[in-house]
Amino acid sequence: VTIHDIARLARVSPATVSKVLNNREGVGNETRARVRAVVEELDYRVSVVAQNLATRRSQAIGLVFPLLASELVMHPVLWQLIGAVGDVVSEQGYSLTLITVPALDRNQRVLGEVQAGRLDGIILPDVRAGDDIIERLAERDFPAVVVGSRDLVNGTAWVDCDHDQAVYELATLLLDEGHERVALMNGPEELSACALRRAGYQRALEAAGIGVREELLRTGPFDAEYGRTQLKELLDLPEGRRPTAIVAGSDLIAAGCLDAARDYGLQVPGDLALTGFDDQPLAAFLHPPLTTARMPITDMGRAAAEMLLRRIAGEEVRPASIVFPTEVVVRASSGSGGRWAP
Amino acid sequence: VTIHDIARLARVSPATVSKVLNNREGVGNETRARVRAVVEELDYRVSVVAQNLATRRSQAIGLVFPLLASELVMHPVLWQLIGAVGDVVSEQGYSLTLITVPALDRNQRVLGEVQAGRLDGIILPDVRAGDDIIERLAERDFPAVVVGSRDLVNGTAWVDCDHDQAVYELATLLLDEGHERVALMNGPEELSACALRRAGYQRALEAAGIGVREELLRTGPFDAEYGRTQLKELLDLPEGRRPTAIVAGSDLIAAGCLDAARDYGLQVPGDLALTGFDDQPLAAFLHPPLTTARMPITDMGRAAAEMLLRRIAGEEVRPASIVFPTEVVVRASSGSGGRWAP
DNA sequence: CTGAAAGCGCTTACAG
DNA sequence: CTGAAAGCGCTTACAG
Repeated sequence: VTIHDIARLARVSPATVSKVLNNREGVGNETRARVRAVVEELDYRVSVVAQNLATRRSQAIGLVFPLLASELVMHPVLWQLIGAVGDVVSEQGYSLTLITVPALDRNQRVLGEVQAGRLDGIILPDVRAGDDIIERLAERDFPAVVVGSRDLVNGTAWVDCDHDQAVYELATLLLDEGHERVALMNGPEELSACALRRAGYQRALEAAGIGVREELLRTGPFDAEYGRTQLKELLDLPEGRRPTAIVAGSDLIAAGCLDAARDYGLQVPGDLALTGFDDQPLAAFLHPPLTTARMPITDMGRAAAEMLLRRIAGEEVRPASIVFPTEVVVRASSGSGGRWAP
Repeated sequence: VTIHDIARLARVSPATVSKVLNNREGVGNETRARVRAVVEELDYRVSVVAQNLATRRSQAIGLVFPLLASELVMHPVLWQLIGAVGDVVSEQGYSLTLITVPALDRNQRVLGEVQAGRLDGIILPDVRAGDDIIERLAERDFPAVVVGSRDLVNGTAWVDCDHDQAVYELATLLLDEGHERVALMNGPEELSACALRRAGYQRALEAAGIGVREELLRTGPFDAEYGRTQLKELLDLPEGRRPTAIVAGSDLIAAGCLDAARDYGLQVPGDLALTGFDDQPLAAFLHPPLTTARMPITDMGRAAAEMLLRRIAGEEVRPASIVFPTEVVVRASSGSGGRWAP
């Protein structure tokens, strides 16, 4: 059942049916009602595919995910992003196309989908420093919004959360407990999130009048094994240089530290204080419960989607970037609050 | 740049270009090479949108997610499913459309997308007993594959994992340790997964010659709070009826139990043995590390996608259902293995 | 082996 | 206010 069937039954032209379906001006009330009735009766639905060809739109927005396991671990909250973006997008009649692709093939794949006309816009999480996908899309004037990265060369819109401030607060929590040797087990620093976290760490130390010591600054993947091995290395430092507190870049890294600390017979937070990042569902149930930071992924996803849709509609996107606050959740592992008996 | 531009530059007709692009027979080698060269030179990409209209396909398959938080919790491994499905689907040139929608609006939304011609097939996780979406799609002869549910009325294909056997093994682990009062804190039993788990539990008790006691059979949401409150109720039972071991329906439920057990001053696994389900990333780092079951989500997702694509291609799908094994991961919380000192 | 023509189901100036 | 016509960029019998 096509628009022609509706037209015939309602005794109007297809053009008129089209106007009614798209709520355009210039159709008599009586005609409009007649068309509506027929549409209703036949349970007619416009063919999005045909509509897309005629309007040169795809009514789809893309969300790109890296498929490398190591990168996925950094997104324990991925479904929240999907949910938030999907919500906004579907309210506006767009569909959400998920592009899951190994990091190395990503750019080629994305550009292919764009050229094939399959997408009207794209949301890109996990863009790393030196990645040229943003430029490539900008050349084509293709609407894009980046999530979780900033400082991109040109005017591409982005949303992020306040990694810098979150780590500043986490580190300060530890410093306020009297720790003087606080280590940072950062994630990969080519992620802008991790560069920001490092800056927050440095700012906290400076505010406390403590110099940054390179040997306490580690960087690596977001997994538990990294936490375990790095903590062992740190604990093997001579007495006066050994850290008494750790700011970990993820809850998984923190879990690895917790594990290694137990092997060394250290009490957390008594002998070693610790914070994580992400607030995974089980973080509150670690032993001790983990002080960590929670990113406002839902807000970020909604904002990104809204900015993108506005850009697609040809509106100017102001502001072109948003930084959301990140919430620090204080539990027992930092020794800075929360009653807890082992 | 369209197929007409290519045709003009290669001095052939658009029909011939189309044949070359689609690797069809009946084009001379020299002509084929000439067309290919022009395509290459202009970096031409076929418009999927136009192609879709002409072929009456959308080249997209849908994956539906419930958005209710309570249902999402049951999918700590959702991104794995996305990844697996996305992989298979994109290898075949399909795109993956994600439909995120509150459970109550799901069926209407799905049928709308189908009628709009936006999808060639659909993968449905989380179909509950009494849900009529399967019938509605079958009426339209629309390709669909269900993930994680079975016993559906008609011949719709499905993939699932062996919930029954997994819980049988978990319960047996506890029974073999000498526990006689083993409780099941099951998830919502309108999920076929949970009905199966209950069956596995009963089978284990029967094999051990122990009768099922209703008061030790609990059902509720997959969250920690449920685990906490249910464990308290169970521990308040009179001495001789109180369980000494718990099979929990998720790692989160188990985490809640762990928490409540601590409040009661009980040692796990000494005073109370415990198992979870899902093997969330942090499950190995709970205190004690959690014995749990790991679903082969990647295998399930790949299989579902492959079955769906075969069905779309008009092939018969044999077998029409697959049950994958579920792996039990033995750690300290069940008291049945793994060295661990608190 | 090659191409002209019709068609997929819409939308959009444009004329009346 | 309404409709005829052209067009979106492909594919597919069909004729030569």
